[in-house]
Amino acid sequence: MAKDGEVAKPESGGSFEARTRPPSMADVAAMAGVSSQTVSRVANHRSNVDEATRERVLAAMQMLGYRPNTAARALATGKFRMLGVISFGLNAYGNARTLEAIVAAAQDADYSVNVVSVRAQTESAVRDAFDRLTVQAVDGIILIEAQILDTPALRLPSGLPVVVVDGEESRRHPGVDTNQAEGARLATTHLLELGHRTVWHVCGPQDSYAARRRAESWHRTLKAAGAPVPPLLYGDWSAASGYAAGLELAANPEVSAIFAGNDQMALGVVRALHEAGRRVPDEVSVVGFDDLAESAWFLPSLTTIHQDFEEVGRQCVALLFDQFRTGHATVHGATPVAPTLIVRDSTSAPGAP
Amino acid sequence: MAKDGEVAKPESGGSFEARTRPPSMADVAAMAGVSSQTVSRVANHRSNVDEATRERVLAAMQMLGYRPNTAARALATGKFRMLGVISFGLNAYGNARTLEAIVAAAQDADYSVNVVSVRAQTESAVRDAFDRLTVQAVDGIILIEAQILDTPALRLPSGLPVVVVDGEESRRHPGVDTNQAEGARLATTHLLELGHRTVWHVCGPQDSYAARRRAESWHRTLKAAGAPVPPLLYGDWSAASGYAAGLELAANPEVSAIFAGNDQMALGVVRALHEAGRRVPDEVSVVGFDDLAESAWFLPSLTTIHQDFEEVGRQCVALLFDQFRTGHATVHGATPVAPTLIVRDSTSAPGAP
DNA sequence: CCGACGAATGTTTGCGCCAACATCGCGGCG
DNA sequence: CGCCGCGATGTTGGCGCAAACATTCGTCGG
Repeated sequence: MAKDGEVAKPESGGSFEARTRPPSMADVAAMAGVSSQTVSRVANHRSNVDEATRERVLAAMQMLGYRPNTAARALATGKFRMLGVISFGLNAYGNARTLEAIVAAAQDADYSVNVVSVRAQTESAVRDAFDRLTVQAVDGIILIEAQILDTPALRLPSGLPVVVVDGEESRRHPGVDTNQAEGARLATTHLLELGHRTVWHVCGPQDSYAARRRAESWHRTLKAAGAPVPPLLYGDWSAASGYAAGLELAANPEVSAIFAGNDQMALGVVRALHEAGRRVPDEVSVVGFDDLAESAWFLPSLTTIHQDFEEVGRQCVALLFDQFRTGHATVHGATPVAPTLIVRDSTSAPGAP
Repeated sequence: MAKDGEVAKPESGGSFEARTRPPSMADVAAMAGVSSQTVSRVANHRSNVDEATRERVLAAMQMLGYRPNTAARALATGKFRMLGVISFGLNAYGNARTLEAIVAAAQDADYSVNVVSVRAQTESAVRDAFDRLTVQAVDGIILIEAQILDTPALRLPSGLPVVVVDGEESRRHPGVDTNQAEGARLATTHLLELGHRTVWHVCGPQDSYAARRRAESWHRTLKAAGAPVPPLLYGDWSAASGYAAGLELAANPEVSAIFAGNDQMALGVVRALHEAGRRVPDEVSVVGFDDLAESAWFLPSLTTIHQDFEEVGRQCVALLFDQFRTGHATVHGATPVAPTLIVRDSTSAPGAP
């Protein structure tokens, strides 16, 4: 009983079958009365199509709601119009900002962005990420904050164009990065010029390229100014680690100026100083790095080094496109992006009121 | 001169030609001495392949460095193993966290994530974003923080599965969201229970679904407790707008407890109170919403509502996968994710020391 | 007035993969 | 003892598109 009647719908069911599959070029071609190749030409904005024909095809596309099939196009051309981004934690403020800029720049050029996030900065994790972006699914790869590339052995699969942000300025790949040295110099000089005898530094994690660069430049700047170089303190970028370092520094009456490796650590430092009863900036001045959106509203508002993440993202994409065009890396080493000093309320001359 | 000698390499040059194109299934098949279909079965982890054969094929893959071509696979199957995420600003803390969780969950299921960022929350911008994710390039779409979906007219192209985060709990699409009402209730109740006569609210932008929900719940909670309902103040999520609202509130001596729509605005409020000489929490208590990584280190550390963005991201992906499996949306309305109250130093009983 | 040229358009082919079906060989069961 | 069924493997075809080549037709110069 249950099986009689209209059990099986006729599979050549006529007008309904179009619903199943999205329209293809062939459908558009049929409706416009042209060959599918002409549809292809219209879809790709080729010039050699008669204006009248083009409009007919466009009308047909519109009517059918035609969208080109990316996979088929990629298969035929070997290009994907897709960028891969490998990032170590999207939460980190700078990474998120950079990613957003990359996405924006890619979109402007009609590229999509495939994001892969890597938890551990081990070589195998990075290699996995590359595998994920399966050699053939993206046209190029941007690596954000990849300290691990230092390891001599990381052999990146195949000849895919790669750009490295905020990583070791590898001899192997073009890179883009905020000019860390310049930022650290600006911060240190600012404090020295206010009249502080020297500047203490709370550095980021030891395996961080950016942290190393900042610390080196801080060191050089002090030397150049003839200021004593106090011992380095290490944090891990977190406010908690800044707080820990801050407690140490607060206990030392000689400390009057601190350059923290980033704004979060600066926040922790300020808090520790506050709890120890040392007023900022009257007794101790603090400078951060990054210029978080919130830093202007901290108590006191934070003097810091502003990074232009938008520019970094744009440069990344531009560098990648260069490689697409020329077929190889034309630039090696890092393209620097200039940071700027933002003076707010957390710094002042020593011994102020 | 320059052109003689080995000008043209023999195009049937034997062992070198493999360099040109990445190896395909056919190459692997030839090396392993099987048909390409068997290679396909191995690549897709089918069970019906003899163990010895499988190993031979795997060895050949390894040797040739074979990687399946995503585009070809997608073309043949109609599936892309790719999720599209449309986000309105990746910088917003919650969005970045949610995105990261989505990426992680997708990766665990061997899906990639294609991110599109939308600047303006206009209907056409959203439609553009959908177009970008070209109906056929992703298997499903996650929309983060999409207030604009309220507009009755937004017709999303085609039958792609969609999940909405932090948007109007549309009747059209499944959604996931922090339980905003519960969060606001927790915040408001916390302040009332400390003994405050009532609670003032600095609300997010009017077109924000989350802001509305929080404000409604704050209102209900006050009513239910028999507390007077003071006028609402509006901000735009930024610390600057919180500061502006804070200046107003600071001028009103009746204000003793403030619930800010997010942590950034809370930061601005605290700053304004500080500048006006009203101490937090002694004279005025402040609660935020979000629990930024930094909030624990503000001065004073901020009492706030913690959101579980990881869970939101996971749920999104799960809901999307459900739709893949069943072929249609099984759940409608928003799946709520529970927030929690984090009590820190910015709140206390009124009239404390 | 004719042939060459070039713009517009059509036809063929294959990108790499997988679904569907075809084939083969082997063991179990009536 | 013969047939069936099933697991392992091979063969065919086509997904939707664009590159390369083929065709048509109008135009221009000698």
